[in-house]
Amino acid sequence: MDNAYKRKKQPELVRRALLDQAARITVEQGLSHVTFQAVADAVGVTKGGVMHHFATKDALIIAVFNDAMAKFESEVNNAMAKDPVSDGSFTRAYIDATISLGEKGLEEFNHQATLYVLMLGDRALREVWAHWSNEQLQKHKPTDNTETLSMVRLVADGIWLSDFSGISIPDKKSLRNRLIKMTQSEQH
Amino acid sequence: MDNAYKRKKQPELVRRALLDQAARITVEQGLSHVTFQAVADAVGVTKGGVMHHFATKDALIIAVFNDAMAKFESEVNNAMAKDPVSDGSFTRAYIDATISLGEKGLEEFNHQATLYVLMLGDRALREVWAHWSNEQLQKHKPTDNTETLSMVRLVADGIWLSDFSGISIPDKKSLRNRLIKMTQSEQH
DNA sequence: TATAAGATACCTACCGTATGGTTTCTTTAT
DNA sequence: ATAAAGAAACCATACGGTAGGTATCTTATA
Repeated sequence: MDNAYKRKKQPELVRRALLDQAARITVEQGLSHVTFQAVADAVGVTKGGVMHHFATKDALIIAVFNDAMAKFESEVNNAMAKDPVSDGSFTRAYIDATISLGEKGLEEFNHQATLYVLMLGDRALREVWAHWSNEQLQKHKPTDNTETLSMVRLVADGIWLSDFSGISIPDKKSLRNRLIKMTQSEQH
Repeated sequence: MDNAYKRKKQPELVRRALLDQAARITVEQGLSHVTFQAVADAVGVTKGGVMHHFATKDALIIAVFNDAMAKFESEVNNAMAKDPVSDGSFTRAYIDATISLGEKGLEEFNHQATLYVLMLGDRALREVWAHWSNEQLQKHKPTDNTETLSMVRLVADGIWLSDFSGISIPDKKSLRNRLIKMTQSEQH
């Protein structure tokens, strides 16, 4: 995106690019490297340009994380829409949005996971996360409120954490299938 | 600790205090606030004094995390030593070192947990963590290598994550007991 | 056992750089 | 013509790191 000064104005595209590049820098180099200048350079715009969209650095960072949460939420919603059975559908969607299988999408998985971990490292963002997360839980209570399902999601979280940390889990695929099965053989 | 320049030299005490204060600042304000100056001020020493003990900022941060890992390791080892049954003893110790129960020690729990999360946010430190973690797993293979035990630990990780994030888990105590039981009724 | 020599602990002053943010200006779109 | 989009120049501050100093401690040897 060069020659930004004289080119056509495309505020939405620029905003999108700013979020993407800020996220990329965050993941690849850590939050401390996300500076106005770095993001501006990455997008091909000036610092002033970045600040027109995000007045402060905090606003930028928060926007990046909101973006990530929205992505996760829509991923889960899509998976749920495809599930013919409603009971446990949230938990099943959660499992597949959480556990990375195989090579494909692994990079994207690490990208998202890194964002979440960095988010958890910050007090304020952590609260945003907790609030959003509890909201999700509340929202899916009708279909996913049993103790077994909650435990299944905890295992998924554990796998997610290990996966991201680089700790190997033997037979992850069979474990994933076992979890899915646990969401189906529910007795009420 | 005033008048540090002319007082008696106490390198070990100073080093200890530097690590503690750096950890405190990390947890309370985030890694970006851990500066030589901030740590120096907190301990009552000058920047130069800090740099005598830790030549670079990276060295300081790494030392803080090594310290945290050592604490966790010794906590686990202590718990294992008190366990009369060897099979699954590592997993049981892991559960209790990981899940916070009740009010007491909650602050310390959050302190340690925050350190670990911040650590995971950094590529290099994450690798250190993964290496250490796999080492622990290897070390306790003789007593804790079954699939059930590994799954129990994953649940513990999930609980840890939820706990730390501020996501409520209903009936955590009974869940913990259930996990402990799972480590005992092992068939070989 | 006394002490000189070296090592260690810690301080003061300084430097270059990069940062978040402000202000002002120019261009484009409506 | 008016507002939004973005550029450009500027500023104060804080950072990591360096250089060179002084005070205290340890140890080898006379």
